[in-house]
Amino acid sequence: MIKYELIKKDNETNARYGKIETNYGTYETPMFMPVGTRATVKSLTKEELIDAHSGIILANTYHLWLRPGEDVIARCGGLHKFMNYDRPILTDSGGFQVFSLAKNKEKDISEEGVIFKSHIDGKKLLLTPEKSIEIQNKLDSDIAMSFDECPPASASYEYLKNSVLRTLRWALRGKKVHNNPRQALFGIVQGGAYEDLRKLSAAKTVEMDFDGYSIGGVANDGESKEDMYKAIDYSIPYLPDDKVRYLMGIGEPVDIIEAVIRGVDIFDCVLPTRIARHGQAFTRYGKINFHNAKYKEDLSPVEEGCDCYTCKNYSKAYIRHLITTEEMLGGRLLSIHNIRFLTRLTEELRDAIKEGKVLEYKENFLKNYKEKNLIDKK
RNA sequence: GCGCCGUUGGUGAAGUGGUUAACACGCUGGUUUGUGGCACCAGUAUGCAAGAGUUCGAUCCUCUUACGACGCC
Repeated sequence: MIKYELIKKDNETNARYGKIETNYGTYETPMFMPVGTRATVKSLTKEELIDAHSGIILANTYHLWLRPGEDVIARCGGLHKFMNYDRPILTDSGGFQVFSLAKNKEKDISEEGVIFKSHIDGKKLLLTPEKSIEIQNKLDSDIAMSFDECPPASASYEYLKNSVLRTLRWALRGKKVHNNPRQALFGIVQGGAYEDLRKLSAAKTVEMDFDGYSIGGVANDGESKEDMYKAIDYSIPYLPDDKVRYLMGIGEPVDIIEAVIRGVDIFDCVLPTRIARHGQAFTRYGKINFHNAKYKEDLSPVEEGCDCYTCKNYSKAYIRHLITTEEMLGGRLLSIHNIRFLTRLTEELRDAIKEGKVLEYKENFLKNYKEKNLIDKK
């Protein structure tokens, strides 16, 4: 069960402040959702997640289907009980994995579904829209995602059009077999950076009446920021005000701000945890890299003024030591900080919307935040 | 003391009488957007123990010295 309530819409932009009621409490939006692919936000405990202000987290149908299997999780009492997380969980459908895992592998997309090889044992597997929903029903997540096709950014207009139509047919098939009354089901808008395809995809998906809507296909290989913003702008006008809007796979602080301004409510992204494991941290002055020699004896926290566990207890010098020696604690501490950074960003955005100062917030943020490739990527 | 072998970057090392001295690690930067769990990309010895010689040309050949390993008395 998911119920979205729009509380305040910004006057100057499409930004909105709202609340979503779930099986595990009510949460404010905009919100960032950490990714926990294999029923774990890599290296973090439940207490650490909650301490970093995480609400909904993600888990992945594809990975949990292969290991330990949805039946195992069902017999262990469902995903929440299994992983001891008593807050909402959203499961991704596996659609993205077909795109991302099969990049260099055999895959066979047909109307029925997708045949591809398991990354664990090479076994040929068939994932269909029905199968994906069936697995998600058993996992007992709070939000299930429709099984969509997620084509690469380089795909042609013709391909994208056919892909949008197929994703619509798949969404309907998934909706028909969905039978977990506690679980919400979201539809996904595709269509690349084409206005007519996004419109078609969004309007037809909304006709099917899902519990929420997401914008997909924006975190693909080679996707430019310009195209990402276009994809959002072309989709949002067709989404209803009374349903939550989820931008899949985004991520970078600036993109979250831009997307909130365009009317998006919730986000997920692997970035905070992945870059943490690779030694990098978000700060309000931009990303910093703990491999850099200049932090060798820097006793200041990762980010001055941050209220996270890492910043309250450890110095840059110590974390750099952990990162360069590949000690596990380094990635853990930076994951905590990076998740808190993004949850704090969305908290500040909520306040800005409530005060009618979103554009002012963005301007101030950009003044401080130096993203080296911001210009290149545009 | 004699004999024999060796001395290449921060480290382990490959290598050749002739344009940019392989590779790995380390180091220094960078990348990462619905996570195939610790990945990827780039840079990093104007120099091959020191000196002298042979040669059009030497890290590679010769000699001397220094240092080190091994063997023998």
